[in-house]
Amino acid sequence: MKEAKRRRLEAAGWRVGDAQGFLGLTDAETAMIEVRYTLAKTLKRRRQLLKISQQRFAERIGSSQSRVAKMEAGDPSVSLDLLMRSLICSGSTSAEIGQALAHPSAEHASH
Amino acid sequence: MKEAKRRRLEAAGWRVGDAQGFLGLTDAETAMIEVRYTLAKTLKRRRQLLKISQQRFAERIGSSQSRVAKMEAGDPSVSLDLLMRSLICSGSTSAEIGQALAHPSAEHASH
DNA sequence: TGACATAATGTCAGATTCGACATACATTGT
DNA sequence: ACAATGTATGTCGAATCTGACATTATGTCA
Repeated sequence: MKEAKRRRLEAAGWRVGDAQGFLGLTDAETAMIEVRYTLAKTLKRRRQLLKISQQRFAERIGSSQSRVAKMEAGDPSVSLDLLMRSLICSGSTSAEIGQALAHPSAEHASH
Repeated sequence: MKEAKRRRLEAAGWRVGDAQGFLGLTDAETAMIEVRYTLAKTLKRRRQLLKISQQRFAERIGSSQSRVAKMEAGDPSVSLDLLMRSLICSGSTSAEIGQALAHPSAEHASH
């Protein structure tokens, strides 16, 4: 995943917290990255809750293990469409997804 | 806009029971369409709030008038990425977007 | 250590979406 | 009626994203 990252932007820079650090990310770009990151974490939590491997999860949603790994990593090559579709296929409701977006830090202690 | 629907569905094959009306849409597909529709309406409301034409809005977000029309119509050729990016560029916060998703029927009487 | 399951990362051909453009439809004012 | 403005719809080359596959970490248990 070397070029893919540079393609759009070093994006997922992981300077979470000090967001928008050194290379001119616009507010919109920063916000988009946060959205992607929030959905990625929600998806990973969801799969772990189901206690299944990325492989089995991929079969469930009609994708591949590598794509699932990329989704959970918030890789920039993954679209919001795929993220959202995966969440929904995994049983998340739009209400839950909306809550995750509205309150990114909330921990969702559900089970 | 033709029939961009019947792409290929079966993937996960999540047909729940026998609900889901006349065209074999899975629950997941129905949910995705609802999400798209919710964001589309939110975006349109947003633009109308700003009292600008689709043309000017397009310039603002770096797109074209026809794309904006398609976005607001919930056209299947428009990705969630573009919808989300447009919403954010238009000043919507992720909290607002999350609320819209969580409560699709709410009317957002903001002004 | 090795064997095995799981997760991460690269690559690529094919599929999807992009902005742009052309054009048609709708509304409003003259 | 015409002109002007805003909106909808179709098309297309270019750009982006996808699933599949290969390969490389990263455990984890004996």
